[in-house]
Amino acid sequence: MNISNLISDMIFQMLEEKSEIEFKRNLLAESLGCFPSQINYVLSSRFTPERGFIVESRKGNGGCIKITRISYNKNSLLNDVFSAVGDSLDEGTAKNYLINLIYHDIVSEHDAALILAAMSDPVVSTVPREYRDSLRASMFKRMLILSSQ
Amino acid sequence: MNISNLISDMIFQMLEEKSEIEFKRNLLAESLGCFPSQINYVLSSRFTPERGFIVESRKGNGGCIKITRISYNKNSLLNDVFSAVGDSLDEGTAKNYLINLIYHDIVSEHDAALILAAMSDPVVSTVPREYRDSLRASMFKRMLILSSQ
DNA sequence: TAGTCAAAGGTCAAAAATGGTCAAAGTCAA
DNA sequence: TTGACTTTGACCATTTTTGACCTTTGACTA
Repeated sequence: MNISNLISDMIFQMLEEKSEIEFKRNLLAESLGCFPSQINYVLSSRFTPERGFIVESRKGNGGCIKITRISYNKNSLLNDVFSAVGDSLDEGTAKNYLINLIYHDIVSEHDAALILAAMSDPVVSTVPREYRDSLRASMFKRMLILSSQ
Repeated sequence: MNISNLISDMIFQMLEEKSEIEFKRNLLAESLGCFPSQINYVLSSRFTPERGFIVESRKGNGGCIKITRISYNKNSLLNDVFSAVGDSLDEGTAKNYLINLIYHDIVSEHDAALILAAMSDPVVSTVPREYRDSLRASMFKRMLILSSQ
């Protein structure tokens, strides 16, 4: 068993009791005997939006890491969409996903409009072409997970 | 919980009753067991115009600090925010505007969460630094139009 | 009236307390 | 042997806390 699995087990265990936990990165690292940055590795490899987690953090004195587990139980459509999106998404495809999600009552029309606005051309054109589709993908997933609640 | 949050909680509490309060910096600091200058830190980091506060003070004998919560009507606040945002926006400032917009019932908490999600670091980090703030600005304005309807 | 002084509040930079990033090196299974 | 995953560690960014030093104002005194 590698350390990363230990770390993620530890975090999963904390999340069994509450769907939202907060901890100090350095303390957790110390209690598990690993480097602090390994916590980040575990978070980015296992506590992703695709798997139903939101990770937020605050730096500075009083800083901490907060993980929220999303209830992911609507149906498998959301999962399918997440895995289909991957790391790249164009506006047309996003629109199609959203139509489908609205149809299945997983996303409201209002939220879908907001998501589309964020991904719309005038916005995304702010950055050079090569970044646009990956930007859309990460925006889409991050927003979708919130609005599917 | 750090001391700065205690201080701002204390001030918010005072502001619940009246939209304009006055206090002595040194007395407040003493009653909370902090350095007087930490009050200034809290004021400048949390009671900003973006969040809808005006802070004034008088030095010298009989001096004090006065905080006023600005009351806006919907259109003037939206206008102010739009023109203030301009072409560049960082995450902290965006958060401040949203806090004020929520307070004035112009944006729902749900929508604010969506907007913040779209502007959050994991998303915006997809593109190189130099594009991030302009991207945030255009996303913010575009989404705000929709959610303030 | 002018000058002095104590009583406010202000500024700013250094230090402390967090967390983040990224690339090099290591491991391991196919 | 190669490619994916993990571990390390140097260096970075953000937020808060401290504290020395500065400015303003009103009251009192000469």
